[in-house]
Amino acid sequence: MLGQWPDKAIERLSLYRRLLANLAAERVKFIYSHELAQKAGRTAAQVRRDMMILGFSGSPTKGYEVARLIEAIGGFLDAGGLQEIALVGVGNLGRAILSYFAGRRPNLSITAAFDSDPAKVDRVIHGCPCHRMEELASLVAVKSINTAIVAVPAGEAQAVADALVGAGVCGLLNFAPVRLRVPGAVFVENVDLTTSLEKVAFFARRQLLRQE
Amino acid sequence: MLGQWPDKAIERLSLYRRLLANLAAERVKFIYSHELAQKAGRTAAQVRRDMMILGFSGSPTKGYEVARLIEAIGGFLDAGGLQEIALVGVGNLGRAILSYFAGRRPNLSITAAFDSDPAKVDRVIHGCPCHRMEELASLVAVKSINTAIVAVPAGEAQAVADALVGAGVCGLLNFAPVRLRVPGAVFVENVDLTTSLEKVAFFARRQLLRQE
DNA sequence: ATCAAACTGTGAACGGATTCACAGCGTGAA
DNA sequence: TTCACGCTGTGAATCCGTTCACAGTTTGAT
Ligand SMILES: NC(=O)c1ccc[n+]([C@@H]2O[C@H](COP(=O)([O-])OP(=O)(O)OC[C@H]3O[C@@H](n4cnc5c(N)ncnc54)[C@H](O)[C@@H]3O)[C@@H](O)[C@H]2O)c1
Ligand SMILES: NC(=O)c1ccc[n+]([C@@H]2O[C@H](COP(=O)([O-])OP(=O)(O)OC[C@H]3O[C@@H](n4cnc5c(N)ncnc54)[C@H](O)[C@@H]3O)[C@@H](O)[C@H]2O)c1
Repeated sequence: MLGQWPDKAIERLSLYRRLLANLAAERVKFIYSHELAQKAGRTAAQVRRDMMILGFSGSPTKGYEVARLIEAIGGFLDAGGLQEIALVGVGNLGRAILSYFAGRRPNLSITAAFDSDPAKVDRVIHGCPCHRMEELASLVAVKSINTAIVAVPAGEAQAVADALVGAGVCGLLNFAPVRLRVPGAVFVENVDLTTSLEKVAFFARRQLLRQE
Repeated sequence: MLGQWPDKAIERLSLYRRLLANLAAERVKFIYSHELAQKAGRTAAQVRRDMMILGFSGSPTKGYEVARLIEAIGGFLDAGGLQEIALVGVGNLGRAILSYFAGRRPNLSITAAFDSDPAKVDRVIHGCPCHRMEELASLVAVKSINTAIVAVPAGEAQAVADALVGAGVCGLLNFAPVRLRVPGAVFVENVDLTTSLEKVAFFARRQLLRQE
């Protein structure tokens, strides 16, 4: 089930939707695969392949209808209603994330934050209430939360992940520089900024060499 | 030159190094490919392939010598000396990044921040001086900066990228939800948290379905 | 009504990353 | 000294995402 749709394709669909939303705001009604590809930094064939995943059809002469395509991607990516997300660790990064996602997407919303620091709990941060860790299991259950963001220090991440998985969460977005050990039924996406930065630095150096 | 070493391999090497540093702290002297693989969430064969990239050899009976392997990865990934990094956009995310990377890695350091907000410039934030945008070109040149982090609002990102590239930067770590248009000689790594979160939410929902 | 043009939809080809599978090797035991 | 073991190093095979290439389609022009 996990491999049925490659996660790369899911990423592209998410990107397409954002690009299309911009186009819709500019009153663009139709778009060709090569135009969307250009904006997404992909090939036209790739875009058309991705349309196949959606089962979405365009017109050979007009291209894809922007409004309907946005809807089709939403029907594929989004849950039926609101999907609530939990955030654990309201530190520097956690707060940045809260501020960014606050009220941004209608279908995806961080509605519960948790922290072990007594100074941070029982108050609302960027519109999201911050709770004590003791409340995690019950709140996750009550709100049927299946997705959580881990933004605690590396040493705490595994314990937090265990608690989340124990509470029923089966999708984790992990910012801690650790590989979480979780049951196979749990999807983990690691955002590893140290690695990303090292990679950019590495290739930047290589580009310099090439230019010389 | 860019495709010579797949960027996936660079990411893994960066991860290996961090895992190995933890092991070294625990006084572990040698490690087998399957042990490192397990920690990194990869296969043993993959680890051995990556050792080939480094031209690094292990002993059939002891495995790889941790200290020497850390050094070998450093020799491959790191610049000769200190590689300085610039950060543009000292908002919520920019500050989190500054606090995180402050004095963390010896070879990679964010030594110049820039912001267009007069309230933020001409002071030191998390140990990093924040400058006016007007100073960007000259400081990048003086410090020989080739790598930069873009953490400004989406609408500003392209202009900022143009300024950075114009100043000679050829590696960008971009947090803005936009595809930057840059010359082919510039390496761009996009960190797209909206897409990452949508992806996790999508697979978390699928996992639920599978369990039922 | 016919045709030219430019797109879409998709089977097939491709290529690069991953995994397999095993020869070669160093070591410790007998 | 010899042997058995379990690892490394790596050519070959495999897998899977991407791209190619073209038949099919729609529309606007003549
Ligand atoms: N800030 C960044 O830009 C950045 C970059 C890369 C990685 N990271 C990683 O993200 C994580 C968070 O980074 P940060 O800069 O926000 O750190 P931080 O120290 O500012 O925040 C960590 C927060 O987690 C809370 N916490 C600690 N232990 C906890 C526990 N057991 N349960 C619940 N909450 C707990 C703390 O009270 C604090 O509020 C770290 O793992 C860090 O390595 C951050
Ligand atoms: N905060 C997050 O967790 C998060 C998540 C995903 C994406 N992002 C993206 O990262 C970027 C920054 O997010 P943020 O939350 O820090 O936003 P923010 O509004 O808090 O900070 C933006 C900073 O950029 C500065 N700035 C604006 N225009 C500039 C310009 N032309 N030149 C230089 N500086 C300029 C502002 O003064 C401000 O300090 C945005 O593109 C956002 O979409 C942030």
